[in-house]
Amino acid sequence: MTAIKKTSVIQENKNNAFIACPVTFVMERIGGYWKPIILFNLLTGTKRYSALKRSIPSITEKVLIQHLKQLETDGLIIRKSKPVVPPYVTYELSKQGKALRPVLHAMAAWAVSNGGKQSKQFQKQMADFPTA
Amino acid sequence: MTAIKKTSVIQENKNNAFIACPVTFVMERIGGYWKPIILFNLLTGTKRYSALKRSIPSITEKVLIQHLKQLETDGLIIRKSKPVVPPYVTYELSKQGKALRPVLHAMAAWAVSNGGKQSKQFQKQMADFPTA
DNA sequence: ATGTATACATACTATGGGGTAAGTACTTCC
DNA sequence: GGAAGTACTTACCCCATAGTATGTATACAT
Repeated sequence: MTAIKKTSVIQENKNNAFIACPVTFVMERIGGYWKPIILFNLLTGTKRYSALKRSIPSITEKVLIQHLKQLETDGLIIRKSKPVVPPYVTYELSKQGKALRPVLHAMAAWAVSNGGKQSKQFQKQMADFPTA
Repeated sequence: MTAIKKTSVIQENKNNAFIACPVTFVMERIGGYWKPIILFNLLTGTKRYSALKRSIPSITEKVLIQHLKQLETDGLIIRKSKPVVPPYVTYELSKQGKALRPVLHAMAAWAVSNGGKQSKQFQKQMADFPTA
């Protein structure tokens, strides 16, 4: 019987921080490079899987699905599928997901003010920030 | 004459837009498991290196230093050292770092509302959230 | 002389997030 | 009848981040 590693210090630390720190709690849910981008795209409303994929060309399908599943199990988005022949699946923000808007907005605002050379670029993006 | 644009400029621009995503920009700076915690600890004011270490017992020195350096080069914190014999080094938030307060606060607020079982715990933490 | 405190540095290892590539099932379009 | 679209799945690999362990310089206290 080979001993299986049950304790990973990384996981332990994650857990501790996660329990104690609300910011870490949020990071766990929206952290990584893709999740904020996905959420950002869903702020504008319900979208089909294929539409999301087209909106974010450089993400791979595997990673997109992966994050969508994660976001779904975290209760941030809602998946709806119609049992039709060319599959028809849509994703939309849940109530909790929608509640992230001010968080994302605060981050974007900070980027505009503190983005250095990129500030102007960010400002343009902000113009498209869905406010409702 | 070389062919100039075969690919849709719109798509290209979209792509660039995502590369230049303001939220991603912020994530780059405050992402990871430790950075938000470090920043959180510095929100209460200037601290010595050793004080930080004691505040975050489970972080290793290597990782703490690593992030402090990164935060410093990103202009979020300021390092000050006195050339005395037992070294005396303090870290404090820069102006940009302080500007992160609303971001961290928005995240914490979301955690309180959407933390499920942990909401109460987070609420306690929020009581300690430095508001000034 | 030995230990302690401070603020790091460095070499090595391991975990996991994300990327690459290819496959699947089903149907409509040309 | 072969290509194309749709929403995935699966197997494999890479590398950045984080953890372990140990070393360094200095001065004071015991």
